[in-house]
Amino acid sequence: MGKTLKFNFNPFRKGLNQILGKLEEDIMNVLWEKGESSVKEILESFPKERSVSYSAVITVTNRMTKKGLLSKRKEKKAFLYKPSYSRERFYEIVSKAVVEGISGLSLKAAMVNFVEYMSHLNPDKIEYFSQLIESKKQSLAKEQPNEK
Amino acid sequence: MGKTLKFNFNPFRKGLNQILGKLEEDIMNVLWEKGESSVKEILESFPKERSVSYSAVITVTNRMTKKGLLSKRKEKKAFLYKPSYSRERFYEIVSKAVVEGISGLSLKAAMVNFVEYMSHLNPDKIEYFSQLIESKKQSLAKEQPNEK
DNA sequence: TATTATATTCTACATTATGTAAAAGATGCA
DNA sequence: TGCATCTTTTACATAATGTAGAATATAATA
Repeated sequence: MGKTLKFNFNPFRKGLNQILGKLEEDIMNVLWEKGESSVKEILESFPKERSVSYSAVITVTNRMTKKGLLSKRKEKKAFLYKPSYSRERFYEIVSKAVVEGISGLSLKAAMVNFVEYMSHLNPDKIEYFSQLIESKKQSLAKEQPNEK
Repeated sequence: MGKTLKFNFNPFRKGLNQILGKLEEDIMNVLWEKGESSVKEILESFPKERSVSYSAVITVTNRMTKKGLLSKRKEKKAFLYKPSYSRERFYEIVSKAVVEGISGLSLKAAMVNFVEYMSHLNPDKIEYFSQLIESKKQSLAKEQPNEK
């Protein structure tokens, strides 16, 4: 069923647009905020400046459905679309794949850059992370008390 | 001059192929191993099974040059190509962009996935990371003794 | 039930990135 | 000068995404 989500990650774009096209992103944001919606409703949620045709939106929602990003069901005349994953769950899926991918390329570079990135943020961020690591170390130690 | 490298990251592929196409990857690997080379030499470095035309290779090396991945200079009749960045430097650049991109999407998800990923590796990996963090915390504390 | 409004599907074209290569043109050495 | 070798030009293929007109289907309603 839910084929595993495939995507590309473009680190030079912003937010969701790192993973989705611009129109896909706009659609996703509407659906996460307003919940299950018809194409008409999606269009109505776009700002007036955002001029795009009905058929452009429907083509993209259908492609997104095919990709496993949305599901659809018929209600009366029109189809209603909704996200397959919550925003949080989607971020997790993306994050996991990207973190694993980049760590696989060079774990050391990934670690160094991650720490470096955090060091420019609020210190409680790095503190939180530090705790995360420590508690993971603890639980690992328990699981394998005599590890090699 | 060196326009900043732009690339996409595909976490579902392996190694360099996460960033480069297959032929681009093969060319890059030859150039990193053998150093500055002509198209002819690149072709000769490919395994016999790898059948690709001279003009396919030259098209791609030229595109890579345009993208800032390679530089070329004329030597006698033919052009010689060489990487703009060492393998290590290239990995660093990629790693930095990807880590910053994914952290910007959701720092928390990135943190959790990093720790989770490392916890499946050799324990000294997580230990190394732990040290990295602690020493970064130290140096941050020194820089800003009365932070906040 | 016939008309109309609205939705969907089909088709098509555009752009970007990448792989691939034939054909034509340039160049340098024997 | 002529040939071997290289480069450039051109072209086609695929995949992802944006975009939308035209044709078709369907539901509501007069």
